[in-house]
Amino acid sequence: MPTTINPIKGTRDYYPEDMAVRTLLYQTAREVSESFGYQEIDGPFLESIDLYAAKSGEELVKDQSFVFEDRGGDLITLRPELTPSLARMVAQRQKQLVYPMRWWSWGPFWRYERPQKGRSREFFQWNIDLIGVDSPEADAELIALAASFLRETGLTPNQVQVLVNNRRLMDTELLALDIPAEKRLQVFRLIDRRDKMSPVNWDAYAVEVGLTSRQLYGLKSMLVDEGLWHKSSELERTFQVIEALGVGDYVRFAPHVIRGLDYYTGTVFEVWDLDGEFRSILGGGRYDSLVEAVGGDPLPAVGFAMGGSVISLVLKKYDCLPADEAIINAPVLMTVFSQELLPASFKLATELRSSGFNVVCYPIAAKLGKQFKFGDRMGMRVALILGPDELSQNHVAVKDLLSGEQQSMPIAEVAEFIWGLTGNTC
RNA sequence: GUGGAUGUAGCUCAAUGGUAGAGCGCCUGACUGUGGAUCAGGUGGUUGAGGGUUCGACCCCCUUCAUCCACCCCA
Repeated sequence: MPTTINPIKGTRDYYPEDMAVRTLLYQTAREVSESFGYQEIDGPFLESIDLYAAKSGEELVKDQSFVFEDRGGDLITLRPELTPSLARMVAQRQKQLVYPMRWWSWGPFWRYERPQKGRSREFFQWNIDLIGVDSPEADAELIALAASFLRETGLTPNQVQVLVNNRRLMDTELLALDIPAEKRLQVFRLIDRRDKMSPVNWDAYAVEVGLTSRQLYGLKSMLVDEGLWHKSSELERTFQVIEALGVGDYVRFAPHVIRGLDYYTGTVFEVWDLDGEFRSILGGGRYDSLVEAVGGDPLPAVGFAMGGSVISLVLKKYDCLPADEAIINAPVLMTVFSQELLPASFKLATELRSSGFNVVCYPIAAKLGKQFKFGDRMGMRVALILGPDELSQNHVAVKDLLSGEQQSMPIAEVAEFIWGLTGNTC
């Protein structure tokens, strides 16, 4: 094999079967987003590094971005996330946009990290945000969007769940344990790591953070209290609306979900595979200060992001992806009987395309067996044969590649016949 | 950035330091107007790359590259 240039670390090639998955995710995200009236947007893939400076001290920019100098000497980065671009788009037209505003986006992002399961350096992400309204019902809408997406892909409530918590509720509860406000973010971080550490190490970490044994005990009881959300009127309203939106079976309260990012201000949520085999599928929450932080007027917002990698793994695990055989989008194979009859085959293929079929023409007059094998391996549904016998009667032979049954019929009837076959399977 | 594994045929994997193999796939034929099944035959490799030790290296040592996993962080 001649020397090949490997793909850049952390990137991947999308072969047809991979592309089919990516397209499926995009189309599902689109359907779900649009069903709630969200509009599609996008920002540039290249941004100035300054755009991300507003979120000061961000590891995301410092260590995890692809940064390079352009020919004019400016520092350019491949966007590591959408939110700053989105915040800028809002700030630029803040006075003329219509609120509440519902935007969604799907596109590539880049982060310079060590690749591993469910994480690469180039990845696709669904972003969706409801901007300009601060209500528990808005939070519920985003949670319902996430749940609707899961349902749309075929995942069940036994396989995946949206886990919901609220940072203001946690603030109140921490204060009740006499945990001072300045320790809040540290304790949030402690909570975030609950499932990632052994109980012993976690206890040690808690002591390190400065919790007393009484506080630690209180925190532990808090984290297993599934009824804690009744203390939050916000969450009570949110959960009530989630029921009304018909996705209650996909959603539950989870006091240990807190999110790593500091900018969340209220309700937060994540989607998890219930086996815990993968990292989180999706994450989001309310962030009421972010637009202001990038130079706009204060504007409340709630949203989430879902990367394409983990959800693909989850869908594969639960057999929610189309079979390889179903990937070909041309169900009809037009075979070529002989060099002399090739034009007749191509002509019939053209007529069928005009009728709305996707038709593959075999490009040479190979042995019919070889042509059928090709159609079979490509997952095609029917093969058409135009030989001397058929042509003499103005017929065409139609072979069902699944059953193997074949029949000859007038050319004028073939379109309707194929509709009958493919219509049932698509 | 830290730590741990793994690189052998197109794919999944074998092979005490002593002639690199199997299954699947692929090609051809049995089948001159017909795929999947079966059978027969065939194609298959600079053992990731480079160096070292050895009479002899897929195997041991060093370097390097790649991939995977965990940490970190997050989608």
